[in-house]
Amino acid sequence: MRNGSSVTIYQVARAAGVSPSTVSNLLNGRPGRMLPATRQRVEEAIEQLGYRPNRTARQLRTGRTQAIGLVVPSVANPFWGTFARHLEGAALAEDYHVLLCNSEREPERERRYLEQLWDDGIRGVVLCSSLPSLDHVKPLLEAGLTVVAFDRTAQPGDPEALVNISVDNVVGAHLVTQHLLDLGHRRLAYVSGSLRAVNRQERYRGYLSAITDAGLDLADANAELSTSDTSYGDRDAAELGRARTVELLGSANPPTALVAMNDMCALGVCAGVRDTGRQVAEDVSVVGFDDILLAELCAPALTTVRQPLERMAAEAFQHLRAGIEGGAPLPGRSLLIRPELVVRASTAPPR
Amino acid sequence: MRNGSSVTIYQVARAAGVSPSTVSNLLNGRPGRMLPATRQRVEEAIEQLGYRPNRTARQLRTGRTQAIGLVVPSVANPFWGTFARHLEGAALAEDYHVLLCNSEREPERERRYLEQLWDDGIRGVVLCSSLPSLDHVKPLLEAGLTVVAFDRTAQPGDPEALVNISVDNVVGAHLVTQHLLDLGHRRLAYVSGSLRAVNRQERYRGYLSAITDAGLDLADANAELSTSDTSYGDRDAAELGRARTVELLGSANPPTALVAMNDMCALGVCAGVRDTGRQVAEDVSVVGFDDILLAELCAPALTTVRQPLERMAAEAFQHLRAGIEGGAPLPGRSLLIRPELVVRASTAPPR
DNA sequence: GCCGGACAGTAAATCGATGCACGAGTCTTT
DNA sequence: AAAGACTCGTGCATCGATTTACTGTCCGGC
Repeated sequence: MRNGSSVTIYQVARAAGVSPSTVSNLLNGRPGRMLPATRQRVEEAIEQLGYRPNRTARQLRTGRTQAIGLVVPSVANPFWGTFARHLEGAALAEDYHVLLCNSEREPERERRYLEQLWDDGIRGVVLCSSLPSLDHVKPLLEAGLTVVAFDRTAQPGDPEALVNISVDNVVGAHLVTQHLLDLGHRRLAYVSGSLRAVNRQERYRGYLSAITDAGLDLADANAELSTSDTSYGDRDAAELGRARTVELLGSANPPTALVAMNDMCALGVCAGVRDTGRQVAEDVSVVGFDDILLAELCAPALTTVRQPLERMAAEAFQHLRAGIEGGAPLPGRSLLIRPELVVRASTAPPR
Repeated sequence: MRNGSSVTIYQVARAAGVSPSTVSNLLNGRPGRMLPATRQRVEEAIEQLGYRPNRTARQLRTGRTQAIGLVVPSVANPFWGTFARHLEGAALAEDYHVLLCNSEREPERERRYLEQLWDDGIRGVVLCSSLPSLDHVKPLLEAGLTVVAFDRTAQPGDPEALVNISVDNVVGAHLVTQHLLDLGHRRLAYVSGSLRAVNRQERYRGYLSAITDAGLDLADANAELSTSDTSYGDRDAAELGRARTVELLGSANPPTALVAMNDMCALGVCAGVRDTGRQVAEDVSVVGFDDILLAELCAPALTTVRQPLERMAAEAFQHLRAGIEGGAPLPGRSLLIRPELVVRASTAPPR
């Protein structure tokens, strides 16, 4: 009795006076193969003995698991934490489990995780990878893994079977930059970690396009990019924002508005602004991206771009399920969500 | 070939010219049962074929899984997100997976999760439950589940086999309240959600004891408790703090210092302070608990009590592993970590 | 020369569920 | 009346790994 209670299908069968096959048939949506009376006897036996199927055995036999993998940079980042929560909620509703994997933005770790998940029988994964290339998942995709790439738009050269779900980063960054321009700002800067990540690059593109679309010259607008090439993790996004901001504001002709690659970074930027003795909004406008929970709690509340995480998580899960239960992965497709500008108190007209 | 590559132990055996048993013996740390030459042949075959053990089959046979469960109120809360990340890190180092479960503070959901985990073959769980009673895990404990109750000190009447890991909430709250008293504050208030959760109660006790230990009368110190009995989730902790604070500061003789049950709540309290046109620190001191990442980023940076999450997560995992691999659960025990006061900018002497 | 034991390795049962292939009985059809 | 078709099932191989019980073989000791 290593396994605790462990009522098996055989015991149910004996109790109901049928064969294990019949119990299995009932359990697997083939109740038509028996008389209603038999069916009831089996159901009673199941009830009585408190039978619960052994998922491991089932998985070994069928090759299917009721679990999906979630690979995120780090769930310590509230953005990913919130996403994880929503994904898990969607999964729970269909009796699926979620295996949590923090890649810490290390490619090698990410690869290792995916393989491990595959070995564990997982056939569907939400991959939140910032890597510019997803070639390393190709073998798994070919073997039959369903992968939803989240927060990463489809790239030329991506594996075919990939499903992409992402907010439109270009539009989002455009929106928020436009907002700053509308307020009258002309000297802007963009604060970002390494631009090797696809979504970061898109956001930067949106930022630039808003400036040029407004008929401004990039040089005139004094649009700067303050980045760092070392591979910053999430926990350091804020520190990065803080350090860069102090630098930027110390320069000769400092920007009056700062666009951060995401909210965590923006919080750091705000801290940096204060470090130099200035006030956010009054002296320097700051905007973020994501609309994490804290964006509206910090002082001043952050103007940012909202990602509808719950909807996106539900969508991601449904894709996975379709891929897993359909047996074959879905044909690759791309879902681009239109983000929403959320104006709060961290932006104001320049002095 | 449903299963992709799927090299089995049999194929390895054939390639090496031995029986499957021998391969298994090698794989399970019994290399002494064969000649070094044989051993090498098997190892070469494994290498050559790229064999990787099927964890599902292994689990079915042995009853053991290389996975643990993590039940938290909500990983959207940065505190739990950070804990999850550290736990996952500790697990990864030993090749364990982490199954993520958000209870959303719903007892029924928590119970359902635990059963599901058990059915899935999980034999070790970190349970972050705020429920005053853990009676519902008793059957699982008896069946052989190893449970580490995290952020919850041992309670009289708890199941025997429980391992508790928690920060000393009483001491922590005492420390931070003491700090306020040292600064000269005499009119304090405590802001908390429902006190039914064990740790919240302890923190409140620590708060009260600091006041009486200082030789003050509770009435003199004007120590108030502002709580709400509706079951607030994490995402609302901040809103609760905000709403209560506005109320408290609107009263006749408002407190000069506010102690929040945790950092999320404290962030809300800070927002509430500003809502009433006051300044945090200058007009009203605010303290939190946990020292989440954002505590030092928000403005002003939050004075709080640090929980050494990484160390605690590592400890929790080691207990689970011992419980799982030892076959039998460990005898119940309790680990109480001494927290550390972190003084930042949200506290100052009263006006 | 025979027994006991260490050594090197294997056969086969087992974990629990699944589902194909088959079968016995009953009803239709021509 | 024989052949087909349908109903209500069941037998058994199978998923991949583990592990117990066992078989030869060789060696040393008395």
